[in-house]
Amino acid sequence: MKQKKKTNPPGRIKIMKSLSNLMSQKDFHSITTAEIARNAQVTEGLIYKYFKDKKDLLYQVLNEHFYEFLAKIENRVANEKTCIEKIEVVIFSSLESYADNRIFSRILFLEVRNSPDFFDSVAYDMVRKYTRTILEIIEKGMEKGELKPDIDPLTLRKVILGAIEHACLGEIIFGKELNIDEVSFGIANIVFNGAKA
Amino acid sequence: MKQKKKTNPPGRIKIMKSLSNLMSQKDFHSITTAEIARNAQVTEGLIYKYFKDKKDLLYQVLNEHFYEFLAKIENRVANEKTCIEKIEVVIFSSLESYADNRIFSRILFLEVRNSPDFFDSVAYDMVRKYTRTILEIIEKGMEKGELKPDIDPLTLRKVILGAIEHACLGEIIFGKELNIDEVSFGIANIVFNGAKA
DNA sequence: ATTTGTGAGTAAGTATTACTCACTAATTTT
DNA sequence: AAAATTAGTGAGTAATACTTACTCACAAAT
Repeated sequence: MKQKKKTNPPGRIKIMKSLSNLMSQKDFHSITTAEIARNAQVTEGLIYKYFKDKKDLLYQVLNEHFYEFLAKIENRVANEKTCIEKIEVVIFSSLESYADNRIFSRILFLEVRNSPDFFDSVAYDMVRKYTRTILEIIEKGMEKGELKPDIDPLTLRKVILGAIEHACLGEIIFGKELNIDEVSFGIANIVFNGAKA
Repeated sequence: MKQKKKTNPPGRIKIMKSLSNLMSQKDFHSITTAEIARNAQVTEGLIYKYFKDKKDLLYQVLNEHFYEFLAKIENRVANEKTCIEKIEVVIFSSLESYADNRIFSRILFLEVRNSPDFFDSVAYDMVRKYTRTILEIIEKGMEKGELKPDIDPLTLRKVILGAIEHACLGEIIFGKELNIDEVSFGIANIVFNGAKA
């Protein structure tokens, strides 16, 4: 086996930093490769030495962001005991993280999903890890009898993830203020106790 | 007031039909204006006589699709009496309509949302009508005491819409088969009765 | 001491794309 | 029939993602 390539040349780092900066100002689609290069003080061609294409660059930048996102949530979840508490923490932490990092959420929810190659990227591996964690919490909760036995774990996850996402979307798209405590409590209340009188 | 412009020249119609056709084969972003024109047997320039830009054309095509989508749902909802039944119908019909019309859903969920101007379009007026209908059902359900008084209607709507959307996304992105009966029942069950044992 | 090889970076392209504009042809109004 | 409006054309243009042929520094290998 060949020696592991671990060189990370300055140009490469500058390019990633450059995109990361630009993303806080405008959406990915309207950032041009020329702009990325100029901002990084590098020529355009160099981008294509280190990255397959513009999207590949994006995915690698996203991956870093998502890594921190996940670490925070998993830490907090580990501190909780019951399934219900864990899920409450997932809902709250997700909303909080997305709100703290709007640009990142924007891109995740609105920009990368329509590129099939995103789902082959390292960044999506992170997403998968996140959703699998949630599924495991649910399954364990059912085993322990904390959740009703007749519900489908996958459907429950759909409801939870969907609610989180939808709550974020309003904020991302319209810039509406989101009361995280209130909304996360509200979601958890509906999901666990139901809305029927 | 000026006379209402109601002329709908053949070229204009052909262009919209052309895009509509192409959309069933590939995603909007990878459809070129040249392709639209060729397919409509019209020159490229004509597109810009009738439509502000490529997106404007898309929104007008989407609008037509959404109109039918909404009409179906509203009809069915009108046949139900209780709030809970109405919402069940909304969930089921939405899933069904999205599944019947994948391309349309794809575009709605994945392609147009990252363009701010979508939210000023006629197509988005339709979306607004759809979500307002749901909110009204919820509010009426609370008045009648069918739903718990302590839940926030907006949050409940978030959970419902989020769940619907998330359920569709798997289908749209990964082409997973969606058992509409099962999933819509599952969602309604969680939302109304809660998941807690 | 010379050759060979390589990783970092550049400069000047190219092809594709959405969009424009000056024009003509057809149709409607006066 | 003349004028005016509407329908449609076709040849551009600017911008942009990506490519390709190249240079330079420098490290081993011969």
